[in-house]
Amino acid sequence: MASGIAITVEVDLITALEDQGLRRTYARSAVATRIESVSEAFTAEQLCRDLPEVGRATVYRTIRHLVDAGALCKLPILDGAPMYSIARVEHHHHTICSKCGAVGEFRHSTVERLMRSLEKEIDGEIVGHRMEIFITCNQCLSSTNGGE
Amino acid sequence: MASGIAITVEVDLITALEDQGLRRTYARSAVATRIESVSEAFTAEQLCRDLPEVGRATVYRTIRHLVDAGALCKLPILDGAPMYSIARVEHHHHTICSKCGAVGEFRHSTVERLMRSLEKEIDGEIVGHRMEIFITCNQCLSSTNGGE
DNA sequence: CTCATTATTGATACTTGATATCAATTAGGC
DNA sequence: GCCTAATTGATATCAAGTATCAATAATGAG
Ligand SMILES: [Zn+2]
Ligand SMILES: [Zn+2]
Ligand SMILES: [Zn+2]
Ligand SMILES: [Zn+2]
Repeated sequence: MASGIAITVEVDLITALEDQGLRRTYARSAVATRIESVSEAFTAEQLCRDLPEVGRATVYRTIRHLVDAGALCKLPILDGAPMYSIARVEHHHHTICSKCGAVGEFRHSTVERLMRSLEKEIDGEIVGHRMEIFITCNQCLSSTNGGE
Repeated sequence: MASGIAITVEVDLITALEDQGLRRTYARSAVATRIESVSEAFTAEQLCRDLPEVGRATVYRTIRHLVDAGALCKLPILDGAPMYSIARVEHHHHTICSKCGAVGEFRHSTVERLMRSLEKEIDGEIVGHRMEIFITCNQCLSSTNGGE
């Protein structure tokens, strides 16, 4: 595939579900709409709290469908429930602010090139990778500097 | 710090605990010895099963102490309990075999150099990173080829 | 060695995140 | 509108991990 081109993907979650052959229902629309409106990374439990009119099981199921469809990313969080964020770029990595938890997305061809060059160092065949960069985001930096 | 030098660290877990000001007890020795003898990555529950003579709480507590001491790495596993492996090299990343789960450790200066170069791309201040490479290990490759 | 002090242990209960069950409901095609 | 299959969600259950706290063990002083 092309090396430096970041492919931006549609972010219509309800369509992503329908493309999986799933029916458009009130519950799924509510979940999709909510995720699109928050714009930040979230946990399944947060979503349940935000949508008391939708059952927990359905919230969890819908999230799983969206991850399967590639429309959501699931981020493992040590010491806590995984977080989800909308997948805007085909292949990417995440920045996570250690202070506020804000999740960002980035893609850089150097990372991908590095993977290929690492192939000789590694004992086996590379089938994928994951990378997270922990940051203090600009917001948290400025709120620390500027005082309160 | 030096760029290409991998610092190999002592792997004496009970000493790592004592260095934290913790007492040498039967339970902690049993946990430490067991971890050293398995040599592979493991989950907390596995360790509990392997050591029925040590209470669950103590197994979990001892693992936490070892992680705090930097003697064990905690690897987040999507869809499952975290795995732990002995930290043999100061700063490193992991390879995880998608078939058998075997965990390896590697360090490559290019990865670390890349981090520094990424600093301009990232919105904020980098405070750390994590990276996992998913592989099919040589064992799994050969057992697939050889047929069974 | 003996005792007092303090750390440690582990059975139990609990919390949290997530999945299984299954009767009642809903969506979509005809 | 009617039928069928998909979906929902209350409830039960499971899994990983933590809190409690009385009983026990490790240290250190004397
Ligand atoms: Zn993502
Ligand atoms: Zn990548
Ligand atoms: Zn490690
Ligand atoms: Zn690194």
